[in-house]
Amino acid sequence: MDKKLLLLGLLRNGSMHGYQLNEFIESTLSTCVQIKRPTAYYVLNKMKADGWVHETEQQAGNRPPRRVYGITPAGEAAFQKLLRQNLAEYAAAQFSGDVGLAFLDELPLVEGLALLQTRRDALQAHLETTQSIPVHPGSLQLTIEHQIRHLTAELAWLDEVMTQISPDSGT
Amino acid sequence: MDKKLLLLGLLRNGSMHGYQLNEFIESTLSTCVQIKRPTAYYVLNKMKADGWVHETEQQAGNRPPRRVYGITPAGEAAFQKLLRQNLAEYAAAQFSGDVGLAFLDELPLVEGLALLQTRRDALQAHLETTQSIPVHPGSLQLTIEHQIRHLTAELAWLDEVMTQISPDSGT
DNA sequence: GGTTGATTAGTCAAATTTGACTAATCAACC
DNA sequence: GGTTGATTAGTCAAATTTGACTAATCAACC
Repeated sequence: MDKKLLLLGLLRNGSMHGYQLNEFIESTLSTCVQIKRPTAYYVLNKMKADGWVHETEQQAGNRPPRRVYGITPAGEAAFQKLLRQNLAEYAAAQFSGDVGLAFLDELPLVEGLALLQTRRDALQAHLETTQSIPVHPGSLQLTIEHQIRHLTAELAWLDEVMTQISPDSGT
Repeated sequence: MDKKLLLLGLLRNGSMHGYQLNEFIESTLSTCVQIKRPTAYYVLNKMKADGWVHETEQQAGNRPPRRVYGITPAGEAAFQKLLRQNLAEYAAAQFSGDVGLAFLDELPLVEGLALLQTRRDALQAHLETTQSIPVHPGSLQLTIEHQIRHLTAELAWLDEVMTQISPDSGT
């Protein structure tokens, strides 16, 4: 559902062709939603079938024709509904990294610590990348600040875990 | 991949039949991974085909036969590899709730705030549920503490957002 | 001893998602 | 004017995931 909301929201700013949509998502929004190219096309076709968007072919030279998508009144209504639904509910995030953590005690402590250090480095790099994203207009910026908050908290927590399980305290 | 790791990790504690696995996941681990019943059977069959688990039919009365799954040496090797991989990498969590947030400014402020208040309530309820989970043995407890940490941070952040956008300061 | 609702143990078709192509154009160098 | 690599714009088959069943047993009440 959130993929539909995202695509509709983007199309409200003006019609776009599939490639543009995907570029924008990959560059600007990969922080909050995972949506690969073929999935975007799939969802767009779905919404076309439901009358939420309309499609116009545009021939530019001899290239494969572009499909330009625009939002319909029914699509606008759907956007309004999905937006309210999304804002009102809390969807718990999944931490796939926790699966490994759950079995941390199956590994020698020193090895576990070394692996977590690698994870920590990746996390920190990701945080720094996110921090360097330029300020976006409007409430889009909220999502970036959310990410930064979250990543900072994750880093602090991971450090704590590593300290807790470290066999130090008296070297 | 994390689903395989999870199932293999559970089977290392002893063979189980499909239903048991699913019960355990739904009751204890729904906090960290989403894995529905049919998916679990799908993955188990996949791993059986790869020789990571073996399956024994067990007839109990006239019921549908139970498939009891056990881990094989190849499965144990895969577990070791997947565990190290999982621990060493950082997989960013997806916040589908951020999609709505990105379009918050398309709504009248008062309505947006009311919707976020509903979200806040759901979040708080979820936090309280998580806090009341009894202590689990070993490093499984880490994942629960992680959840609590995360949810607490989410709540604080949401409160901040709501305060920031509130049209108060001088009523 | 018949009915009802819970529990056990899955299956199936349909929906969704993805990695790995395809295919045309264009720039720019050789 | 031929080749190479980037860019544009998708498609396709295969993998994965899910909601909605099915189907047998069991407890326990009537």
